Amino acid sequence: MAPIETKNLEKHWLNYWEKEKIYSFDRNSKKKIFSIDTPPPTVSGEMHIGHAYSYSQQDFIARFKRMSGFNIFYPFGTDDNGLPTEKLIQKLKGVKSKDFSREDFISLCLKTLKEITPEFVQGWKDIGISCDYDLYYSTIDGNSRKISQKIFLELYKSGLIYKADFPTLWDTEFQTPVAQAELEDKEKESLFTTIKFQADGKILPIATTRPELLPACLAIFVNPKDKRYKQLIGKQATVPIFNNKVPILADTHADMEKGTGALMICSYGDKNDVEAVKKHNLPPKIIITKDGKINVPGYELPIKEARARILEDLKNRDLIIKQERVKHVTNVYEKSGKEIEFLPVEQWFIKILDKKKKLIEQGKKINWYPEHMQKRYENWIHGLEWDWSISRERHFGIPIPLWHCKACNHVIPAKPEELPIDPVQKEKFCNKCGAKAEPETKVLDTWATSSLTPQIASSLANNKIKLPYSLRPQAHDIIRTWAFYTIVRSLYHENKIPWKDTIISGFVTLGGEKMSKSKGNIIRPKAITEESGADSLRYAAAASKLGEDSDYQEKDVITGKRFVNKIINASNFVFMNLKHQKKAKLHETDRLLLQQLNRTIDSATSAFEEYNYIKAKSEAENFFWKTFADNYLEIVKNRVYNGTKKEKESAFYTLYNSLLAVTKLMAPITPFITEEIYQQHFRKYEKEKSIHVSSWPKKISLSKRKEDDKVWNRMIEIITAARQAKSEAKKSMKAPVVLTLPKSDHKLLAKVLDDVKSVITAQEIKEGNFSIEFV
RNA sequence: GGCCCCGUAGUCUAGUGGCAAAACGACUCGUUUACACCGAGUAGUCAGGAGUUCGAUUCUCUUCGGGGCCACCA
Repeated sequence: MAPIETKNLEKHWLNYWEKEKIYSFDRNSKKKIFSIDTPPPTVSGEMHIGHAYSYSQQDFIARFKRMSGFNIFYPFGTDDNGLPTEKLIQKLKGVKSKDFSREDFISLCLKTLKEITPEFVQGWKDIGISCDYDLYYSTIDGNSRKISQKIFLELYKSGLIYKADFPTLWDTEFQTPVAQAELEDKEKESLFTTIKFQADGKILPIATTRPELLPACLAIFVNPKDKRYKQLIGKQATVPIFNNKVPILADTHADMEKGTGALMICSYGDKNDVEAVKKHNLPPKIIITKDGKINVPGYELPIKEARARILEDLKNRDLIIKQERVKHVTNVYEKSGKEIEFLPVEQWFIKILDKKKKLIEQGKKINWYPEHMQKRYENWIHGLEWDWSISRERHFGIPIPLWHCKACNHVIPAKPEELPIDPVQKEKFCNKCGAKAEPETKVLDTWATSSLTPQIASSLANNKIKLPYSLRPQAHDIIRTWAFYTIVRSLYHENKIPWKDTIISGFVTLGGEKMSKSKGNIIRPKAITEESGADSLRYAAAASKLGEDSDYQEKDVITGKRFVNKIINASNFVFMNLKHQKKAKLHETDRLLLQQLNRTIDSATSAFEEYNYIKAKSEAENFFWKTFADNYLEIVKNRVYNGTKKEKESAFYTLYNSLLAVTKLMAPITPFITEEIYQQHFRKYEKEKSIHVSSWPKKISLSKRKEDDKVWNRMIEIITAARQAKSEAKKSMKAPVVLTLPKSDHKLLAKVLDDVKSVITAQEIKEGNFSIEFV
């Protein structure tokens, strides 16, 4: 038969599933619930191959659990709240958010999202992700806003959220505070300049990569053990150009090996400066503006230009001792790529630093797949140095729902019934002093909402889904954000872990490299599905391991395509001759085949239970391809064509049940072709309207004998030997032979010898030393 | 600097304290009553060293190589 056309077939079943609501969560069912905290992808133009793989992988599990009798709660959300969306809209519409009022920009965002989201989500449907798309949320929709604000207020009341005004991680491009989790390392080349300070009438050399911060210099640190500078401790140094005096302090933080051993403290060059200022109680001088400029007279320029000018001035005044190019690593904001600054701004935090131990304990209660991902979670917590910054100075996001009374310094939270609310849109008066209150203008960071996906999703089903969810699937790069934050919120709000299990997926790379638009090495899932079908794509995804980045292998897709073709052909053969048999007295070979099937069902099932879809797939496929197609079908052909009524009945029964089982075992991986086969051939005998809501295969009850495996294996061994002999003799597989078997084999194989004889086209089977001779 | 993962055929991956496996590729054949998007067969592999063990690809240590997370980053 010609290769099958997957495109229309897949489209057909997609429509059928949607129309018949095959994947609907049943609110009234008494079945056990398996709940999945689906990752909401960030809305962008098109689904990425990494998405295609990781969502396929979680879908294998969802489908397996559905067939295993669970009521699947598998919602679908999109994350379209916050900076990434703001950036996307700016790009799509060619506008700048800061040119809009908050209200206007939000409505532009919402309008644009409405246009682009359906097509974006279609990508998930097209590869057969079996979410209940009626359980849909967006992290910016009214319901999400309400929940996010409500929980914010609850936390605020319980004292776990606080507002503080201190130096924080600041991105000058987006002009907003950012969280520790949003930082990335970037190696860059800088000029490392040694500058002449004056102290005690002598030159005090100080090396820096940030000379533009000279006007913000507050102190000089030297190591108390450093003999070079010991006598300077307690004295003052003069800052070049600006000629102000700053104290020289002893601090072990000054590393004698680095630079000149003397270190200037400025407000603020990096995190150490922040700590130093706090520790020594130095009065900060803030010279960096929110948009990344220096505000010192004569140097009112963007940071880099100010640096150049100050270096020029230093050079002109002969204040530079030496300059060298150095490579060093700096923190940049992951979304802008710009270096992070530290600016004192008012912002909101969720307390986490004092809960590290508890958070680690929570992590231990969750089953991580693979296990070692838990270490990454712990590692992150160990390294935390800041509370979780949740406020952003942006337009598009969920507003922080409160007002400040400047007159009496009182905070007025929104009332629960007012939510969701934008405080900017509503006038409030202080309930203490009666003065007009100022609305809080900051918005919540997107993670502050997406960390509530369990609560948001549950609200779509009348809050029927309780923590912990059964499963959280996600990628490893967001352990420190999404996983971590969700665990934080679940602990604070419900004193629970958010999920029992979490499966962590890896990335898909190409030639060992991360795919990116800038490199132009993107593989589009759509291109694969159009060429080879969604089943093939999913099949390839089933070959890549949890937790590990794996290279995109076209051969896996091709193998998937081959499988699809093979199973449809095998089904065609089986049903070409088959008369349905409810029961049959089993021929010995058939009984043995079904034993092998039972074993496969066992191992595939337990592999799926452990989220090992790779093994489940290969067990099912091995049985199908090797045992069933290559051997059993060949063995049984003779009986199907020429057998007695009883022999045929046994064969039909076995063919039907083993093919049905294999089709079901593969249904989670390749849902389209298995549905096609089910509907085309099995549906008239089976009651369920889709294979995907049919029951997971159970072992067929059979009589067992001790020697079963031995008989089956010996049988295959003989068949293989015969094939080998024919191949080596360059003869046709149908070449007649005479088989000679020792007496022990005659005894062992007595009941299956007729099948052996026909499959190897033996004219007769003699007794004696093992041999295969050509006639 | 701390922690973690990985190293198996030409390629990409399974796997186990006791015969090293599949797929793709290569090579040699075959085939028309499921399938040339096919079938059969052949060749080819545990990074190096040490230890534990009757026995190590598997466990331990170590070297080398690849990757990741975190910290540092004057």
